[in-house]
Amino acid sequence: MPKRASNDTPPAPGRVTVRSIAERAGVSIGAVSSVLNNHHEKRRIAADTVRRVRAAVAELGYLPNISARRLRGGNDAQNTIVLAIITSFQAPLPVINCFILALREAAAEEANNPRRASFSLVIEMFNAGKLHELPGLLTGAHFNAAIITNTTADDDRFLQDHVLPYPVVLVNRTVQDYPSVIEDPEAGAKAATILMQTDRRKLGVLYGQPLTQTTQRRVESFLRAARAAGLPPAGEIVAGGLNEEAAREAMAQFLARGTPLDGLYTVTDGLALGAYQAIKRAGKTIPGDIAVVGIGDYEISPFFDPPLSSVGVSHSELAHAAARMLLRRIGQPKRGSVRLTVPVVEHLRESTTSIG
Amino acid sequence: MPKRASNDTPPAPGRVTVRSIAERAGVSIGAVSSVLNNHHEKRRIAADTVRRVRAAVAELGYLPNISARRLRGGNDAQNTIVLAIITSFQAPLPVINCFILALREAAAEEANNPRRASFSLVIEMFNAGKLHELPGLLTGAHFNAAIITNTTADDDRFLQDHVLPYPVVLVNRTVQDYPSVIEDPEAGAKAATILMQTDRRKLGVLYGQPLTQTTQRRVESFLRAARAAGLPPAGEIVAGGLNEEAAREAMAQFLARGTPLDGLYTVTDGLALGAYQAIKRAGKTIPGDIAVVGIGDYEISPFFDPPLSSVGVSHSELAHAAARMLLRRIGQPKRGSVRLTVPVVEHLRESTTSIG
DNA sequence: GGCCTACATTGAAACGTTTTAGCAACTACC
DNA sequence: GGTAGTTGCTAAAACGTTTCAATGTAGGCC
Repeated sequence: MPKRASNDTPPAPGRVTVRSIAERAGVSIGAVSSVLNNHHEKRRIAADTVRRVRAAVAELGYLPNISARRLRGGNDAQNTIVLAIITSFQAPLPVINCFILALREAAAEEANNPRRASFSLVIEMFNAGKLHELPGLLTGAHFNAAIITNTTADDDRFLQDHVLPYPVVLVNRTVQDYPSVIEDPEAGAKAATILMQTDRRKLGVLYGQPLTQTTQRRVESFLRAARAAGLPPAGEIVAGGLNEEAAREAMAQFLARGTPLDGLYTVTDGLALGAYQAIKRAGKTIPGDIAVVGIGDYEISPFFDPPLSSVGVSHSELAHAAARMLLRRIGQPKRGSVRLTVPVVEHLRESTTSIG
Repeated sequence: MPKRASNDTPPAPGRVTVRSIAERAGVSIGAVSSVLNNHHEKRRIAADTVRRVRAAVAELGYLPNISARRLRGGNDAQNTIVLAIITSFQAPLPVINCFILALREAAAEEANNPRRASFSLVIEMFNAGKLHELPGLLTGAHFNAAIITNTTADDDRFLQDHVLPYPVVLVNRTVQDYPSVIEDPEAGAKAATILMQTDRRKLGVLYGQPLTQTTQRRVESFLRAARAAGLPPAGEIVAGGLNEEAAREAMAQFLARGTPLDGLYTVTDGLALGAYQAIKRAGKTIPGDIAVVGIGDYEISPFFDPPLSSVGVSHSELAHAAARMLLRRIGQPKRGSVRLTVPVVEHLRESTTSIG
């Protein structure tokens, strides 16, 4: 038997704890804790002991267990509600900082309440379609409440088949029995209206693969509205991705084909930006030849050239609505599944000026 | 004595716990736990008891203590390292999702290591200048390691005066004894060089208030380089804020004054976008009349019209460097304070094409 | 030698959970 | 009427900390 595995290292399984340090340094765990928290002077720990403990800490590579600390800690630390934002690695990230801000702000307001509680915000990410692999999702061991967004159809199915033991709000997804906040599904129809009001009749819609629930709704309601108005079927321009470059390519190819087009709707502002470049390089003008309507998900769309008209909902408004809804549901008896629709606002800018 | 404060509610202080539910429902805490975790069938809890427990939970508004759950939980939950991203409420948010992604990705790689540990990512926010009020900052009760960014001078002073009991990496800030990742301070000088190479001699720099350590360095090294090249003093154009609109206004006023200008450097891409609009509305062309160089912090700057040249560092590269540095320092004996400079890359695009 | 004080340390309790072993009461069977 | 099995629950241990009261040791003073 190797002498290393002698009596003082019984299981030596996983993590280095206060106990391992205490054994290594030959002191009690109380003393170790005092040193770790720099209370050694107040608690009158001998200088030499402090040195030995510090040495053991360094050798063993100690990392405190945060859960244990918080559990033990004062009322402040203990009375903590953990909120989670759950999103996929593959999602367009810019969205989630809206949620961070919204939740943090909502939590800050809430913190003034009589029953004082502090909030902790964690970000969990999963691989698209693998939501079910997220640790703590089913047990509720990791958070008290969550905002879930950017799920795929597989993930939605998983959610439908399971009931999560804590309040959840979905964003831009609807799944039976889950409360959710979604943008007005008629955004696409409003875009069609705007284009038709400036006498555009040869419409097109530009979207990227893969379609999410939201972008699909945007496309469908646009096509439906155009059809209902008796226009010829709108062209569908499909980009290979969701980024500007893919949009530029798809748009360039479409224009090269010579299909007539005088009104374009793009289901994200990023796509609009790519389309702008393709349109200008093809020698056409906006809005002279082609009017363009985006979605308003880039805050800077008023600074496009020309400024981009948009129908849509701001990320931050969605996020604030979701945050408020989530906080309201915490600790409440389970109210039914709410579905909140955030209305679409129109911003008419130069990209849809009338031809005349 | 009011009968309400009888023997079965000793302190009734703060949070509702398993114990309060047990008392209310007249069962043991073990039974309550079984019901809470839906193990009541396996554990053979009577249907009526389940009902009573559920009722008590609903009435009292129970919220589980996550720390306690994780502490108790299996090795998976227990062997968790908590990483924090600490930023101010007032900061430009888009930056931090780079950090989120970087840390999550770095953590995912790390998770394949022999000594398996899982990572949890929390976002902490403070009011600019009030970093010291952040709970857990000094005690280390909330996280095992942190990336700190967007601090003010006050915050930096606070950091300097205290030693945090866990690994920390600062981003685009330097404070004595703290490891940090910063962008190459010569970014401004490179911008000046680019402008001079296209024969621009009447230079200007556009920046917004308030200046951070980083933006200040960008301005200073630009001014220094222009002076060193023997050019007339570069104009300083100061916007009232960091957003596009403020930049547009400041730029419009500057142009209206008629001060000659043929090369502009903006310390963020957002400012460049605002400047673009002002320049075009003043009837001048880019790059014909004025060449523009930005910083490359908007991913979409290649889609500006004309595409924006930039010197600078991508947020995501900074973030990845910081994340790697932080993870390397976890559990290591304290190595000295490292300072990593992320080099600047030049992207020459149409906004700085030569006049000829 | 007895008593007081100062110093250095230990042991135990507590934080809120979950899980496991086990107890008590009842039913069923021979 | 004993034994075995089932049902429904409780008590206790454990997770890793921190804190607090208590304990022991040494030195100084009478």
